[in-house]
Amino acid sequence: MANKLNLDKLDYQIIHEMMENAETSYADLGKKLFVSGGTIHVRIKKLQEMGVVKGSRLNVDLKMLGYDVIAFIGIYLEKSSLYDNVARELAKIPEIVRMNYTTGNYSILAEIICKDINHLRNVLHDQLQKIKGIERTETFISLDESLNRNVQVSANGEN
Amino acid sequence: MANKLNLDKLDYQIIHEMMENAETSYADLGKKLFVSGGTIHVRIKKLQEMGVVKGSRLNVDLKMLGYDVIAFIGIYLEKSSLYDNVARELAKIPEIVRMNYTTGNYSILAEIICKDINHLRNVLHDQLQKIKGIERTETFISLDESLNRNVQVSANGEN
DNA sequence: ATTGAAAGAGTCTCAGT
DNA sequence: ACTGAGACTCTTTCAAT
Repeated sequence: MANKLNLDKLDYQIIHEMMENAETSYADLGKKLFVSGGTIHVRIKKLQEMGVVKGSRLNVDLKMLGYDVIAFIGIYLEKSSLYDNVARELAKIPEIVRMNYTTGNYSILAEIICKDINHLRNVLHDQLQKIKGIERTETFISLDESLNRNVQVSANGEN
Repeated sequence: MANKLNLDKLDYQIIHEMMENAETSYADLGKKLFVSGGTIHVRIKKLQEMGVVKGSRLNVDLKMLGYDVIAFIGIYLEKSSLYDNVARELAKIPEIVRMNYTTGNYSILAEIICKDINHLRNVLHDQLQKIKGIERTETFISLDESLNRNVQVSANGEN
């Protein structure tokens, strides 16, 4: 996509600051970036209207909530034309949080978050295996998530 | 982890509501869940103090910002004992946003977000290849991200 | 486009239940 | 533990620059 949004350095700085911590007040962020709170407000509103900023998500400790298992599932399809259909069925499973149609080994690389290994096994066996069009799957269970962050948008826009 | 946090149904409901959209006001959320805004406030504060709620992140359209390429990298290590060291080096690359130590084929499954294919190639060639301990890598480029959401925390707590 | 101030809305605290 | 009201802070608007 052509990056012709005409964002300036301030826009990038705001995005950069709020991507990891969306709680900072406009006044404080303004102080940090040497503009008024009103300006921050105008910019964020502009970014929302443009669709660059789509909202914000609560960041929770899933382990504390009892979700102990993150796993990745490489999915082989019988025919790649079945992708849309399989994707639609996968999306119905609430434990599946992410799906990418990829080059390479697998047709689909999905991510799933479960309470425990039993829960994972149940979803794989009772739901995933029943979807038509999936040839086979490979599951990678995460033993340690050592990094999970947002991409660091560089604060040096073109303007 | 033993899920002995003594969260009740209301706590789970609040988490559930705010995980996809952290913008709802306490007053509105209270109306929806049939309690006062003050109660929502007390609960969220409690959840923050417990460490269940860790903050919130701005949700941006990376494609609009010129980040067109999401890829996953399966990494084979020469020896699994090199994990800590490799993980530390990988974390220094800002384009790497996620890293999991996994069972199965690869030792590490990483995610990388780049502006374009050239950018990806440069990071793989100039930075990843130079890390000691990596035997080889397999790259899966995402052609389509059909799903990216938070896990739906079930709002039926134990209490 | 940015500012600063005023109006409006939301958060936070607390006494009462 | 929840409520409602008051104090406070933040967002939002707007006239002036």
